Amino acid sequence: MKELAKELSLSVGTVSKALSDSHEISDDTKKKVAETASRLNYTLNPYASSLRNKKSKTIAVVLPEVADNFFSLAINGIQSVAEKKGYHVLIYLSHEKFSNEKSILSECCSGRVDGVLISVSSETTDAQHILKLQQQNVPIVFFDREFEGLHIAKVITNDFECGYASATHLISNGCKNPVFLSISSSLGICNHRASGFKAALKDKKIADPEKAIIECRGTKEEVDWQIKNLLTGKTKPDGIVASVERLAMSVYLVSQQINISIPAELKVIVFSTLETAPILNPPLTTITQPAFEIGKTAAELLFKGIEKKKYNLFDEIITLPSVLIERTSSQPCQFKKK
Amino acid sequence: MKELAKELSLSVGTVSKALSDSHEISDDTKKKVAETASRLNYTLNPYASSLRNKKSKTIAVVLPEVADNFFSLAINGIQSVAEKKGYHVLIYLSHEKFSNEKSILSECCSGRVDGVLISVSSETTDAQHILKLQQQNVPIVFFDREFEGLHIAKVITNDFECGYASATHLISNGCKNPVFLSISSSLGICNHRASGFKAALKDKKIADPEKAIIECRGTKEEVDWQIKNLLTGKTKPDGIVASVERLAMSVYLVSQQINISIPAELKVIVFSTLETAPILNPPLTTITQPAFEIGKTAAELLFKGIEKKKYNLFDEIITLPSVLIERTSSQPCQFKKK
DNA sequence: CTGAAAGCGCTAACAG
DNA sequence: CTGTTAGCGCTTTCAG
Repeated sequence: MKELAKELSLSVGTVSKALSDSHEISDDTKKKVAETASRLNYTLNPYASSLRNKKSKTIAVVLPEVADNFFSLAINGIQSVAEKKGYHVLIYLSHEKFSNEKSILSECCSGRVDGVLISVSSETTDAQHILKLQQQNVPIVFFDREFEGLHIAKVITNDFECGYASATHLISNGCKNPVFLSISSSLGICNHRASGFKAALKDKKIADPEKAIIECRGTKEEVDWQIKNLLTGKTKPDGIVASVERLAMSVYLVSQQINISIPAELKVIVFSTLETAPILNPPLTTITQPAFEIGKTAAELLFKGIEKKKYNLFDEIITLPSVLIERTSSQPCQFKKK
Repeated sequence: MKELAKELSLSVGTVSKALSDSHEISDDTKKKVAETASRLNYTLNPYASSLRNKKSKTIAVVLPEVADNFFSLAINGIQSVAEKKGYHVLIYLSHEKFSNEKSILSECCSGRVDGVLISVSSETTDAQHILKLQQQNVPIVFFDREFEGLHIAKVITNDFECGYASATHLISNGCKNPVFLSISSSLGICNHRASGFKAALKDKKIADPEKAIIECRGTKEEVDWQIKNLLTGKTKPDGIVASVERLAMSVYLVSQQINISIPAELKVIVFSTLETAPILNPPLTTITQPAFEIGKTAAELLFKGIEKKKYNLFDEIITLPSVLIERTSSQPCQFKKK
């Protein structure tokens, strides 16, 4: 910038103003500055600007995992609005570990980012790290996986309702003993889905609602093993609602291995945006979340919080509904109908 | 930091050194500084540091898309090494648009990042924007989708070989008229796969190698439409190699719609890390890239470039092999054997 | 409309 | 071992 100023025999102050299109600079010099800037292909040092302005034009997205259709679509949604606003997006992965999430958020306290979008890990049972961030006046918005009981904005989907719908769907298609596979009893979102599921079981007076919730934790292998045990056990279910994508994949894989036929012996529904659902064997019934929209809306909300300093905007809850898309995996079977 | 210094009645200089664990500070004061720092929960302003040190501890990852298994796994690989090094990861999406890629890379020139990992868009036919970045001494590593003919490090897979293998696999399983679906004739990686495919056709003296390469561009709907045309045309193929994940999904979807049975009438192979491949209908034969490893290796290479200023390290090419995993979609069929 | 100067928070060279 | 000081590149008063 000094060079630019020298080149044009102007002061750095003037150049700075010209580049930021200040009204107190003549159009003439603005043009000249712009020209020589691009000629010397000069670009503003973002960190110097950040230092002065105390804003980084950067947001953080904290998620448990990217290799999951829901989250990657959500990132697309987030990115689309960040791009429009000229913001940069830092991605952090907690890999479902609380300790990772903690250290990630502590990084976000340092002024590195102007706001945080977060989907909490399944291990998170304590919100100190989140509250600390909020105390530093960093705008935060939860998307999808919230932490309950905080005064923090969130963009979620109608989990309870969908849980309810998933159970009634299975029951009305003939299941007598449906179960719900959860990934964590501390995850609000999972609990809401499970509660809806249990409520439906209670209403229909089917099975024991409490026994119908099964928590699947651990590595992929451990989960596969748990599911195999479940499906070969004596009280084996005839219907499964998987709370997340990867559980359904395990169910399919295991069923294939041990020759359980879907939907004849076992009906399956999953909460997921899995693109390949219609071409699976058999096509998989999904409760499809508006993943892109959730990301987009959460980002828009965050920017509201970043732009206006009215933090009270921030008890906001936006619920975007999911839809149950019925496919073969949950269909009633001919020979079972009678 | 000034406050910290006042609190401890030390100078800012000393505090700074203490925090960065300089050898010229007594362990005693270091401990005190650390303590009060965490008590006041002070964190270093990263942008002030960046400004002084001329390094941002941040890398950029530029990719065409996140909602693709290959790329999300690659991000995992990248993130894993960035985290270990204490680096932050900015994600930029080109959405396969050259114009986006250009503006993204121009952002990277400003010193915002210490290095760039990039997988080019399918539209990219010109490398000015990449060269400009290189001229600014920003370390760059290509991963997966490279731009050919530049002196830039890359981590790729054995595309030619796999293209060759895919064709011979189809042919030896009975295909007389296999085709290769490309997404771009300007994409090195696609061309290598296609070249391998053509070479095999030539060696086996099957069909016209040149006519066997079909470019599928445009939106999802346009691609579906193209594929439908292909599969209902008079010279319809009996084998397809899809160069990327989403093309295979189109093929499956369309085949399902128009009742083409896989593998009896049409055998399919895809270059992809698709997790659901084994549970598709039918299970899909894949050429599975080591996506995580590619991301990880590319990041490691980038950090070599960032840490040593020996830029000549940078003509390096690392090839990590993919494997063909045979599943039902490409199997020879009983009644066709005779 | 343009220039001079102070300072954002931190680091590093140099003195003590 | 600790303090002082200059300056990273930019923005923003305040004067001219």
